[in-house]
Amino acid sequence: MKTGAMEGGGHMTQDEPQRRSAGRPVKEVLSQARITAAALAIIKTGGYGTLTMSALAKRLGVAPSALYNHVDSKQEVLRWLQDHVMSSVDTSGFAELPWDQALRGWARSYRDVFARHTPLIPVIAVLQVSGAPRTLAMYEAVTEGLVRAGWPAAQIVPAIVALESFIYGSAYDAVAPQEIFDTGALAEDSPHFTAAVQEQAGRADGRAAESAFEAGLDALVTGLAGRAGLRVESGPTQL
Amino acid sequence: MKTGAMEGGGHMTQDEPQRRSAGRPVKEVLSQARITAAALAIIKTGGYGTLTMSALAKRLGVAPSALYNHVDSKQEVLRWLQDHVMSSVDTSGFAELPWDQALRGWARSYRDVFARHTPLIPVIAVLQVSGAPRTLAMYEAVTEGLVRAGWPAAQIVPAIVALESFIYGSAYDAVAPQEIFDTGALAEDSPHFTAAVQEQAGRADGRAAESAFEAGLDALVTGLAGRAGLRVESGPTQL
DNA sequence: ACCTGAACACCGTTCAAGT
DNA sequence: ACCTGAACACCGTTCAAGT
Repeated sequence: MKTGAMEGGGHMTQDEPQRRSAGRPVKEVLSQARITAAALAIIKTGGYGTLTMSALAKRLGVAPSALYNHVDSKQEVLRWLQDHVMSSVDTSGFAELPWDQALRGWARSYRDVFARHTPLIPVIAVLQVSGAPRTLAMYEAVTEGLVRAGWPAAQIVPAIVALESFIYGSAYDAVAPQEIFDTGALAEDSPHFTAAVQEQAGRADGRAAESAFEAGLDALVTGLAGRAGLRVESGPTQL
Repeated sequence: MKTGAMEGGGHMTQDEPQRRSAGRPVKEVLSQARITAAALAIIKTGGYGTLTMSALAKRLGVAPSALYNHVDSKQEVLRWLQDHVMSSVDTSGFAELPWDQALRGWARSYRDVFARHTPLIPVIAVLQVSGAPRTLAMYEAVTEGLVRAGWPAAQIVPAIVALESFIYGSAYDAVAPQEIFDTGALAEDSPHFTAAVQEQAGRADGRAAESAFEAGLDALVTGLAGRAGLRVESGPTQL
């Protein structure tokens, strides 16, 4: 059900990526939404390593140079992508659950989403919220939830920033190879650490990253709430 | 045809970037240490954006292709750099201070170092400690400090990983532009968040990142220690 | 063993010409 | 306004030839 480009009365048997002559197309062929969707599709298929302006243009059926009528730079594509991806972070808990459980759920979702998009993390670090409406909507949802729970206004931004820092670092950790802590030939030089790693490897049923994340999340939620004068109502949610 | 122009009192401190003929040099001209030092010098002068294999070769007085007799890839240069930089993280506190103060000092130093080297953060996420002796030495120092303080072995690695995640995220945050939270034209759509940002801007004397870092660090140290069955002996160190 | 110089297969981006 | 196609100034990396 895609509409072919209706030009010149030629035979239009093929679908979308048709040969197109130079000049303004009858119907707009590029837009922020379509470029973002194409970028996302490329990432899904081949990962971030395959996301080039060329690949993007090819998937959209245009010449690479055509992209620059709509985008300032590849960096801007990444910013669009970042804001798009952010909209899949789940803040629905704030409508239904006690605030501390909602906060934990948001943090887990946030980490899961960006574990699949780690190359966007450096982009966020510089991203102006004024140009990222869905990112801003996420902050608004979290803030509203905390305000409603009685958090003092002055404590909210530091708490979000601290949690976010932890979340981004944990997103990297979630996709790290499991054997990074194998000390190998250097085991003798690091007896304490080697023993600690062994201890951990024996315990966790698989993902050591998971227990570190849950431990850190629990500490942060409890500690930041305490500083805000609140007490958490429930313990850490078990998976 | 230039002849030795760097003879007297030039600002080129190291040995001769002289014209050299093909073939094996009398004395080795490249090594991990020299390549790392050159890379560091380039970063110090022009930032990570100027660190290219070409620039590296130029500073070492060789052709770019010569580097590949010593290095597998640029990625390997970054790994060397990472391990080198890690050695400037300060773990000396574990020898002198109560463990919780030592842990806080280590975390602050760690964050400060990588705030100046954020492009290395994705490198660490994949770095095998077996090939990074100084990184391993750092882990060993921290682990030994915690063991001596009475931490149960099984709790140490998750605690370090959680702290590290927070530290990396905070390193990005430390170098973010201050105005990223300005909601601008979208202020009306995000009343709670806009108010919270304003509240924060009025309070912190400059760096909002700093108060978030200290709040998160305090929560993590206290919470992780509690889970390990320990109690922190002193409150957060004030700067 | 380890250098040089030429070459390769890419990048992101610019711009004149075309409609 | 917005496309194409050619071109530009880079990248990281490979490899034959040279000593």
